[in-house]
Amino acid sequence: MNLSNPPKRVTIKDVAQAAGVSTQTVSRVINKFSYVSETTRQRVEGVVEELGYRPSTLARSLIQQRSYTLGVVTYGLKYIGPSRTLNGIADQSDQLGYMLVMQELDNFGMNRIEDVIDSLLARQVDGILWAAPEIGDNHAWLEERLQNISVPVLFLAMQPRPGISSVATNNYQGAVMATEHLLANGKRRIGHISGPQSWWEASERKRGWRETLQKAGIDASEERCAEGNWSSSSGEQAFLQLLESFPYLDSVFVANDQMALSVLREAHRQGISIPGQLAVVGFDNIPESEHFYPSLTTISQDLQRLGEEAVQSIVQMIQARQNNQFIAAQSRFIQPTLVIRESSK
Amino acid sequence: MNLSNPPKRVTIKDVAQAAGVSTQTVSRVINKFSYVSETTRQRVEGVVEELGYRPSTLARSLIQQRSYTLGVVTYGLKYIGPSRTLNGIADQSDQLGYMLVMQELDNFGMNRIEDVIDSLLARQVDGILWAAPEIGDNHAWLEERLQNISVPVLFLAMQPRPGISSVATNNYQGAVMATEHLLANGKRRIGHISGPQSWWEASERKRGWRETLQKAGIDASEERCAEGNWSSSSGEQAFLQLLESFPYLDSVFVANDQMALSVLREAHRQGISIPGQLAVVGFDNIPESEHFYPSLTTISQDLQRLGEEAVQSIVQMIQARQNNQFIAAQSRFIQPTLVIRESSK
DNA sequence: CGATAACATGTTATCGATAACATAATAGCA
DNA sequence: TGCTATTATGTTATCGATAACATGTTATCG
Repeated sequence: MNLSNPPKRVTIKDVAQAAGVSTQTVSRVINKFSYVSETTRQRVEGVVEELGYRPSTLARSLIQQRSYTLGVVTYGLKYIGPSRTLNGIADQSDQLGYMLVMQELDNFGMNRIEDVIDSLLARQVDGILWAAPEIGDNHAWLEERLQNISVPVLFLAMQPRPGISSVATNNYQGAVMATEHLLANGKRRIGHISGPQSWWEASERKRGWRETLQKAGIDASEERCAEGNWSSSSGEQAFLQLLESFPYLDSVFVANDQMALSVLREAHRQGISIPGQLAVVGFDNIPESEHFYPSLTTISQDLQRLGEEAVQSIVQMIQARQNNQFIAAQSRFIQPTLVIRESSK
Repeated sequence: MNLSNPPKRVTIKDVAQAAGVSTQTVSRVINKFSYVSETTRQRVEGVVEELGYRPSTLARSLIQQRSYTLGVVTYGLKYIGPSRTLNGIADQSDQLGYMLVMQELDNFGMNRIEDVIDSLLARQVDGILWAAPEIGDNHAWLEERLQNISVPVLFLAMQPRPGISSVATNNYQGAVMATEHLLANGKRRIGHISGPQSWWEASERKRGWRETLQKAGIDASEERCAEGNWSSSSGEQAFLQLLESFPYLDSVFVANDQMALSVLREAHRQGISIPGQLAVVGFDNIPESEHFYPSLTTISQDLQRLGEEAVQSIVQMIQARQNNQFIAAQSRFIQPTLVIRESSK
């Protein structure tokens, strides 16, 4: 129970005064350049220690026009995917000496997007990581808005576009791997439970499934596919629907592990043996999928790494701009991997 | 491919000049107090619009000694729990007009903690939310450090301590509910798979199990308990161990859903029927638990709400301090609820 | 030994905004 | 009509730091 008034902030002036030097000299000591005599240095360092002085990042950012802060825009933190990405972002930015200012989108109203960007810019962030998924045309704004944003912006999990920097998992490639794996195991009647097609990632996964089957000369028509909304519940719905429209399927590629979980459960309930009668492959490799019953074959996307690479890229962009260099925008893809478990053996 | 130099920041001076008024008048217009004639207001607003001016939060924070920013310290973002809490924090702070500066801890070295706090304070955050779990004595620092932090600090998921504000789920109560539910279903040989006992939350859950059994005159000795580390894999280990040390168990209370998932799976593999031979109750109510096979009875803790309440509390604390009022520190508990599903029927 | 470079420190301007104070014009009222 | 209150706007100081410039002191070297 502490009734004493809160401690006052110690400023560079306090230190200067206590050490009997100018603020500039204190600044020199804490920034380690330039000439300061050994005795002065020690005296100042002593005072800094004693008073517990920490320079105000705020003031520093203001004069230097540089904040060592990244703005991060996320969406859907309550799901595991975005959080893992954020985790990678947090780790890496910490390592490179940047702090994070976070903004979570709740929906995709256009003015909300303006506000979010403006409030990040008002805080002098050095760069912006846009880690909200591409849904419908919710990235349309960037065409007109992007060029008058004064700091670099990098997009995560966005469809590559010329002139815009992005990092994304190669969803298409992952889906191809999943489908080819089923083909390799002799499956021919391969269904798909997709994510919402308005999501870029979902449509890429579906495209991977469809084109791989077409290339193999196998039917990949719409009856062989059902759409969920990523949630486990929707996965159950979609699976039931798929069983009706395509009763003879021998395997199914499910667009994420949560929905795949429901497929496993529902199959079990209906007495469909897995993988005997039905092979299942998921996507994401959530930690639990290894412990489903049976354990789930899935496509592993390393979202942690996605976040890390995003930070590395944007820091490069920031440094380039600092030095007045020009870096061409680039879109990077991260390759997912296939993790084979019991559900497809 | 945009080679033009990045747009320069528009400042209040630019606006003032373009509108032919002083910066103070511009400030008055954008802050809506005080007297400004209608014509001037419109002219200034026009220029603001035209130049796309946004005031620098940084400069404003500096002069006002107030940033409308909260510092958030998290740990374990790659897990779903912390992310859901963060989600609640983000939502609510957005609603109350605060931004978030995030710091993720990777471990618990003491100097790291100092650094984290200092860097938040250097950014003039108005308050700090400490959302990292209490493990071992990793909160020991707060005794000595807390009183010379110049802003309010609120702890999430920490054991209540006098004089310190916190918000936490009542883990003990949740465990009691879980155990009583099993008792009510006629179970008497009730085992427990706990989380790491160095975690406060884990030890509370275990205590709830133990004391409830003791009150009912039932043995709750150590052989009837095994410890995991929250992960699904560790749950499997712990379950196997428990089956050895306490072969006749008829039910088990598992300290989180991830580990409970492994119990379901392993039981299935061994031909133990659930809930017939073994009733299972988890903790957390992760979204997937409804779709486990069988669906999992569990204790639901609303982490989203936890985050929201934390923000509300700290904002109150901030406002109180602003007005030089004194609010006694308080520890709040959020009650969890029991969700009954197939695994315990 | 004097000129120049290296070292050491201080002074003033600045970042972008608001606070505090000052001033001028108009309005209302006794 | 003159005085005070209200309205409208400008000027200067300030937040906490660094940049840019200035100046004095001590080495170094031909």
